[in-house]
Amino acid sequence: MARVAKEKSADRKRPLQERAQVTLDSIVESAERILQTKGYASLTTNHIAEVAGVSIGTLYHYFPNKDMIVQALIEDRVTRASAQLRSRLLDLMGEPIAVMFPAMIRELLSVYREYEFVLLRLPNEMPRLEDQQSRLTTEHFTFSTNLNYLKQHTTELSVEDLELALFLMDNAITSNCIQFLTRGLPETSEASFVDELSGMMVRYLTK
Amino acid sequence: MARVAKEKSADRKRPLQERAQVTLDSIVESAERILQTKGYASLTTNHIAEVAGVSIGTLYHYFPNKDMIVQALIEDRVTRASAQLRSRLLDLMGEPIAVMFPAMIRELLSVYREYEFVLLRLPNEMPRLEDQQSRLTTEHFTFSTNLNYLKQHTTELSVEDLELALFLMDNAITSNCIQFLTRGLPETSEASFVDELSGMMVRYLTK
Amino acid sequence: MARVAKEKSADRKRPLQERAQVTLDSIVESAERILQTKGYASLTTNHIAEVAGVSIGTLYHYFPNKDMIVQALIEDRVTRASAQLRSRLLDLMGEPIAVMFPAMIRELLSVYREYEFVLLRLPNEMPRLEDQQSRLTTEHFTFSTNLNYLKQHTTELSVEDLELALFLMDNAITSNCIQFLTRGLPETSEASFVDELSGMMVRYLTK
Amino acid sequence: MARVAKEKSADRKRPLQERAQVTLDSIVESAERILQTKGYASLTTNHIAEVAGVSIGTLYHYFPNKDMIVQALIEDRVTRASAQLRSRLLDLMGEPIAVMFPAMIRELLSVYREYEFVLLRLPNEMPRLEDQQSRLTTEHFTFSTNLNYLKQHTTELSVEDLELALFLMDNAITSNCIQFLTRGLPETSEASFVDELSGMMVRYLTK
DNA sequence: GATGAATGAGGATTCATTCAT
DNA sequence: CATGAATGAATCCTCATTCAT
Repeated sequence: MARVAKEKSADRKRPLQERAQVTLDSIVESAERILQTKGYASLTTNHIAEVAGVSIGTLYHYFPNKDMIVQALIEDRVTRASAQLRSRLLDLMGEPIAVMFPAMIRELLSVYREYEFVLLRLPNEMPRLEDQQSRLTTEHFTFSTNLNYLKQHTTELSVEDLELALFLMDNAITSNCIQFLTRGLPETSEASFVDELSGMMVRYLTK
Repeated sequence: MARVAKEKSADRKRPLQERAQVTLDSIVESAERILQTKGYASLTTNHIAEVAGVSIGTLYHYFPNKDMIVQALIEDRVTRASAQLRSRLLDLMGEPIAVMFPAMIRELLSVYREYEFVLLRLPNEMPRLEDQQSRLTTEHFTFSTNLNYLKQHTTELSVEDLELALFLMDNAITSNCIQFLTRGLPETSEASFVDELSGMMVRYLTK
Repeated sequence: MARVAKEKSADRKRPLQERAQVTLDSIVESAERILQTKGYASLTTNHIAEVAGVSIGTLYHYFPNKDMIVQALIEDRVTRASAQLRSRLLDLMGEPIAVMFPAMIRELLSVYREYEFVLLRLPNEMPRLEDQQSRLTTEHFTFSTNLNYLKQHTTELSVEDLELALFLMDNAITSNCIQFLTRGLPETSEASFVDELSGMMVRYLTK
Repeated sequence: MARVAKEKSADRKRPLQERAQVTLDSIVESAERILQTKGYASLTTNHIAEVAGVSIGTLYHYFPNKDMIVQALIEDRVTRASAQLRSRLLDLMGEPIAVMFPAMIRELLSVYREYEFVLLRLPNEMPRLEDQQSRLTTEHFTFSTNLNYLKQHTTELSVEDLELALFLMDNAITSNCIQFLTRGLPETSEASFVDELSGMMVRYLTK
């Protein structure tokens, strides 16, 4: 798990003892476990501490308050998910548009599935901390990557405002993937879904 | 305010006297006012009762618990919004696709704006009660209407699975409208947004 | 059901309409039904009124408060039980002691069984109203009856203080019957129980 | 005060620090004091906390809910009473039946008097929590002790089923003692009461 | 570094009872 | 006689956070 609670640890002795990192991780993981099994309403600091096997006092040594624990959880998972997705997308940068889009959607579905809880379920059962950490972040992970990609294919494109196009596609793709995974489409296979959605994007984008 | 909390109020009394309906409405409206000004976290039953000018006992005479008040609010507004949108769409049923889609998106933006708080802001600051009342319901209000519309234009269409196509378009349109209204697109006018989004849909849909 | 809520009805028109008596009974019976099925904690005036099919307003026409409803229930059942028991005991007044006691215990068990709920269960789950209406009353129903009976058999008796003897026997008999019915004695038949208990009494009483 | 709420407190913390035990005791004692002076109906958690000189939060640190406080009180007192009685009875094990019974009844009266409130008054003014802690437990404390005692005197006894005999005597003795202390017998001294009640038992038991 | 006892403001909910219609 | 809307004091309980040890 990535380093969290930075402000606190920054001004403390550099080598965050391994023990400390272990404690820190176990707190965040306990929070995740409780969130998954009992829901946000049951997430209390005392409960987290108990599951993590530390005292509340200790918990408050590592985190200034409850929200920061959840934020640490989300940040960590979103960071991982983004990194994973970005690295996979890089492998596709050389592919033509008609190959890139279906592949990208497949990867997105795959990442959403892997981090389903934090990315898809959690946002639904908790009041937003600030502005949609998870969705926002994961939503636009593709943006910068794709902007570069599209710029390389300018000649093939029929759209003029690339930024607007990316905005529209980002929203269309992510919301459809989320809905597909969350509500499902009884009669439709994943293959059909990917084909049709990427078809929509490619037709929109190309001449 | 329209009659609300009817089926649900099996546990609580249904308004039999005129006085009752007035009280009931004022409770729901107070909840909405508090939600708008102070946010979900400040929505307490005592506060609602106070603003509504009734006793806390009266509040519980009409609603079994706090959640049901919010649910009544959402249901009422979503019902109104849907009805409004549906009636406007009916006027467009005779139009060709290239006219229908931009018009529809404009209407959707307009309805979202009118019911902005309950439809767009509220879902972001409260934990979901059961299934996403607002989004889900507003998301698919267009579905049945549009399915009929599209069936009349089958010959012009390039898509085969109409249900899948509607699923994709519903998500693409609603999520883009919501994001457009919520986050905005600094450089883009509403007209451009509507053009581009409807362009995406029409290109996808037609031969 | 016997007339209850006397104070109220005394100064009202004499002929308590049948309708009124029906309403009154249905209130008391509703209370009993709720008590049996949901327990004392669930006995609310609104609930009673609802089950009885009358408004709370009406309920408060017949009873000054909730306790009086329960009291009416208990009084009615205890009155019936006592009357029933007394009439059965009268038939035994001519019998010798060795016949009287077993017979009396059998009758007591039978009456307790018939009015089990109000006489045995109810006292256990509700705070006492005044001093143990039910137990007290049923406990001493035998007293006066038996005092007369014993006086007729003075010559056979070995006890001197008849009142004390009756006190001891009353308690011994009623508590044993209640415990026998309530907790049971796995290995013991009712016949053995009656034999042994009356044996204890008879031996104590006679020379 | 003896350690209480130990097994039960799985949900709540067990006192690890000395401070904790003191707090715990003061909560239970406050509950007892309120119960004695104001009655069960006035026993509120806030009141208990106030009298105990702790915050309401602390109270809930030690007990999961109000009932458990009362249960802890009852359990503690019943445990003490039983232990006390048992130890006194052991001193009588060598005595003949005609000495044992009056002595035992005297001891029982004495213990009942010492713990009068929890053992005699409290059960009458509160709804039962689960199964009658107090009565049941105190009722049968004598059972095992006495069974052994009687087995040593088999040759003197006229009864065959010892278990049944003990059941009958337990109920007869405890109910009479409770009634004697609770309702009283105006004309009768304790000595006469004890004599007569033990007389009943001895006559029943011996040849 | 760690502990866990203590805090207490605050919130949801209940229910006997009244009274205007 | 009947209705049922309205009352509101009162109660139980939660939980993030602090701080003395």
